[in-house]
Amino acid sequence: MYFMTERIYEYQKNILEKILEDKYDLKTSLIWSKPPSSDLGDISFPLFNVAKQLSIPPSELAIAIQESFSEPKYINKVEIQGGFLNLYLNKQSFSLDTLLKILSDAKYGQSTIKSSERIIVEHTSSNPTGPLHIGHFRNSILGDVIGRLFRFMGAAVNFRYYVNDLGRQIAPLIIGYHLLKEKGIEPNIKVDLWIGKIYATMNTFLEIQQLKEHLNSIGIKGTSKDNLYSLSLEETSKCKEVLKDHKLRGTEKEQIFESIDKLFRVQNSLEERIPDVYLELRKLTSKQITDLNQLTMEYVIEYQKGKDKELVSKFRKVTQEALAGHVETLNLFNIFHDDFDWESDVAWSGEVETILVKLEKNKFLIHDGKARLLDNDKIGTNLGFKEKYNLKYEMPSSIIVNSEGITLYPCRDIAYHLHKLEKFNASYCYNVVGKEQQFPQLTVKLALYGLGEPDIADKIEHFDFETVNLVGRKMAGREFEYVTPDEVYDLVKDEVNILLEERDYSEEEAKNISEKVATSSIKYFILRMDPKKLVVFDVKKAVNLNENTGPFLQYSYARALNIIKKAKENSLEIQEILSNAEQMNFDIEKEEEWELIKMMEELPYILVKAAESLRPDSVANFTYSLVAAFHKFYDSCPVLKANPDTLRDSRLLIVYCFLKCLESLFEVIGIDYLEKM
RNA sequence: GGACCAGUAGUUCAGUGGAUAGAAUGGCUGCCUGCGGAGCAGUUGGUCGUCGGUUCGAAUCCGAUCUGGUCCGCCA
Repeated sequence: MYFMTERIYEYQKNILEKILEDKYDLKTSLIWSKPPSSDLGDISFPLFNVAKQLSIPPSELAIAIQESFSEPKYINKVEIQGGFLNLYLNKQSFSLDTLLKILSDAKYGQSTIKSSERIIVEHTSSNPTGPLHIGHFRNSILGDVIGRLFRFMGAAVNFRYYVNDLGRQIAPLIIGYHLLKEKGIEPNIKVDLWIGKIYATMNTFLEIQQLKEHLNSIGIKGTSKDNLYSLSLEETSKCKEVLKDHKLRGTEKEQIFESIDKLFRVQNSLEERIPDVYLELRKLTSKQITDLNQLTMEYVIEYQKGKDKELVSKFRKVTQEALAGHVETLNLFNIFHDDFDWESDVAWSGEVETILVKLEKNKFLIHDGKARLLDNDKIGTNLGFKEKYNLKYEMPSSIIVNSEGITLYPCRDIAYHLHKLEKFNASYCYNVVGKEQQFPQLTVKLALYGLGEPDIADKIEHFDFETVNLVGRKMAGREFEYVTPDEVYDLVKDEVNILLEERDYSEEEAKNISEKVATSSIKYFILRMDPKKLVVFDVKKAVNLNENTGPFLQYSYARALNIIKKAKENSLEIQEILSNAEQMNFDIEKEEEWELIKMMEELPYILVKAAESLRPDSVANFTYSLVAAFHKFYDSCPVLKANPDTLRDSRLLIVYCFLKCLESLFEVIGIDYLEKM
């Protein structure tokens, strides 16, 4: 069999190259392509380039090659069209070999090309300040499928989640959470959603306080102290009135106007949408917390030190709960992490201080008062980083310690990455993180260079992707404004259940179907888009079950499987038919049949290409094309009613192989197959 | 001001140097409920943001430009 070792396309290419060498003494590398339609053959070689090298007209060269070409087993016909040499495959042997290969593989398309690699995929790593929303979820899906893809290529894959429990944004949440807890108010919804409400509320209080203090500091005293955490209408209009005549610079003044309006709007919106949490917390906070801003700072600093046991357990409890909510959502969608790394653990390890000392010693820190900046351009230029990564511009430096001497999150990130690969003895590490973090991600690598660890840095890659917006608006955790996978899941499930009512399924079956359809629907909707393109999430479209959707793929599987089932009901011995495969005749006449087989042959190479180019979406799109080819086959090539029996058997084999293809693809894109729908 | 990304049928998206740029959906026209459904066939629709360049050949590579998004010293 030719492609036990190499693909027929490559094989033919080598033959042609040999001819060129023998005949013209020319060593060259040809490229092959697929002709636009089957009428023009199955493999095509443009000869323009070679013709030019030899100074022979392309058509003349094609004729010369055609004369020397003989390959009766796999090629039926060789034709010349302009400067193209077109080969027509022998359908009989190509089909048979392809199908036998699919049959004999445990998992068709599985490979060992990455079997020497140990790969970390860090993904999701969402702030524990609320539930996962569809935007985070794009991250989860992409990370998960990249990992699955590498695993299918033979790599050992380790999925990690970095828990960002140290940010300043956490503190107000902790404060609010415990205010409610002391009052005996417990979550009445999924806990991460509950946390999301508290976070949005407390953060708004904090921002209002900061705004008021800022206004005070520039001499605008139109705000009252007794309602430090809320804005009244009179208050805002009075402030804006005074501000108009204030001698601030235009842009600064505009910014203040904007933030007054925004906070006023957010406050009212929260009050209206989540009155339970919002009103209760406003009461509690204004009564018990005299200075939220101050308390937030104290909490952050203390937690970073990690010495105050009581405070540590307060922080850990809340973040743990939020994280549990994330994990619950992820697991619902069949996404699992192997390890969780806590940012606070990194901070407490003392590694950050060591790193700062070392960077200082290596003279890569810029001083600005107490603040420290990483001299990215100096590192990039002096240590060959810019050259290696082909960066030609001057790189701005990045702040890693603020003017109060407090280390910022990039410090922890650098420390984390210094030892991250060791945790799994990894040969490579993908960080699946939104594209807005390109610069910080670059900073980490530069810092590792600056620390004399370029080998580690070179093994880290930022897999970035675009954001997900909602129709007409962005998602905003701080405003409790988002769509969660959980709620879309419920919507799709309801939709499916309505459809299933008309059918005769047991409760258990119906549950299984609606759950698997719901997850595939959402996952596929996001996965199939190019990661670099902005997704506008439209719930109505994600709920759609036809067209290019996850459920449509599942439906195709069930449809194909049904043929096999029916065959068994007609007392056909499938195993026996399959074991006779080698004797089968594939004198294919139907175009639809041929296209399907050719596409199945392509599957392993699609996967390799997807892994190499880091395009998980291409696997999804290929799956859809394959399924579309199957439906065309289904419509034009009767299987069970095919006559004679030998034709029926060969088509049964095709259907069986198609199922195996889908099983492999589903494993990679992480959707479940269903036996019936 | 600098950097990165995107711009393709009315719409949602494929297509990372090859032939007449594909699919789905929408619109229009037929057929039909025949292994499993609102299915099938046909038809309509694009100066691939714009302008240059490289090439036998460009949606694809290079340069400029427009539009949108994101980032660029104290959030993560």
